[in-house]
Amino acid sequence: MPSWLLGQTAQHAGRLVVDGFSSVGARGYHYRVLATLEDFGPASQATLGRRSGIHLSDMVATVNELAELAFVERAADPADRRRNVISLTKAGKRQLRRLENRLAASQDELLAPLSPEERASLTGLLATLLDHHNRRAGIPEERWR
Amino acid sequence: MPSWLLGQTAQHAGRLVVDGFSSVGARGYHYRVLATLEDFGPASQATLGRRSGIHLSDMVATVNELAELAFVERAADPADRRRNVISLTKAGKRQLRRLENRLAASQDELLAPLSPEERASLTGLLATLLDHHNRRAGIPEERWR
DNA sequence: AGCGAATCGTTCGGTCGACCAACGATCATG
DNA sequence: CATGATCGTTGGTCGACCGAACGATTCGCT
Repeated sequence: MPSWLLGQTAQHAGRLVVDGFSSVGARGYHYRVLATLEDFGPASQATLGRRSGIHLSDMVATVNELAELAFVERAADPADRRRNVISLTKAGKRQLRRLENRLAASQDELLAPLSPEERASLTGLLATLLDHHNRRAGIPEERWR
Repeated sequence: MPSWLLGQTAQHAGRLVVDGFSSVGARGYHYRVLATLEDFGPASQATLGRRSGIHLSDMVATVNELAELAFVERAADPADRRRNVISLTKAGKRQLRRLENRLAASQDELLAPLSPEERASLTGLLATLLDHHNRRAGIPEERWR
């Protein structure tokens, strides 16, 4: 029963990752937003949400928290007064490095019992699944703004 | 980044499974308790919790709900008056069958893009991971009661 | 130019899974 | 018998996810 396996494994993985993040005072949404910002550059909150898969309403709180910590900057978009342009600060980049380190550590712990070939195989299979389900869920290849 | 992949894939999987369950008016804990009951037989709530990985306090509500629906029976244990002995009813077994069907359907949808060999490979890798982390998290080996 | 539709940010609320603290009742062991 | 453990229960926290509603703004079409 792969669903059970996937679920249980994901629970372990999630616990590892969450613990790693919380040891730096962050949570999952923080990493996802910071990483998305670095990968795609500054963007509006709605666009950020689409790219990272975070609900618009949750994005508000997340950006509030990150801005409070000065990891992110919220500026009015002169070209569209509905929009806030969110951008990564120096401190935000440093935090992102910290979170990536934690993530790598969690990763090593999670995949400890697997050989390099097995790790590659697992990654490939998961990527196939993810690609398929992202595609059918309509992720529009985001390059907007 | 396997953690990201695992997490995202698990999210898709979780959505599929949860949607499947909720279409029969159930949630994850219901399936886990019913399945554990069938696999191990009647048991106290605490034992059920250990076997299914559900917190004792959450078990209360879950058993309440299942008993309300007559999927499960709560009887006082004559040998230990602290305990409730929970057992599966006929209707509970039928519900379990329904949930298993939904689960199988979710499974098919999840693994659609994978060949049979790939499915086996994925299952094996996940089982390895799960086994390892279960082991290191303390194996109860539950056969009590 | 103007009007209706769509988008953006925001607030509120709700579900679900996981977990913790406390408490009375009961049992087990010294 | 006293002390400590276990069981069921209540009530609360937290994070991730989702939906409804609303004012402000912009877009698209005629």
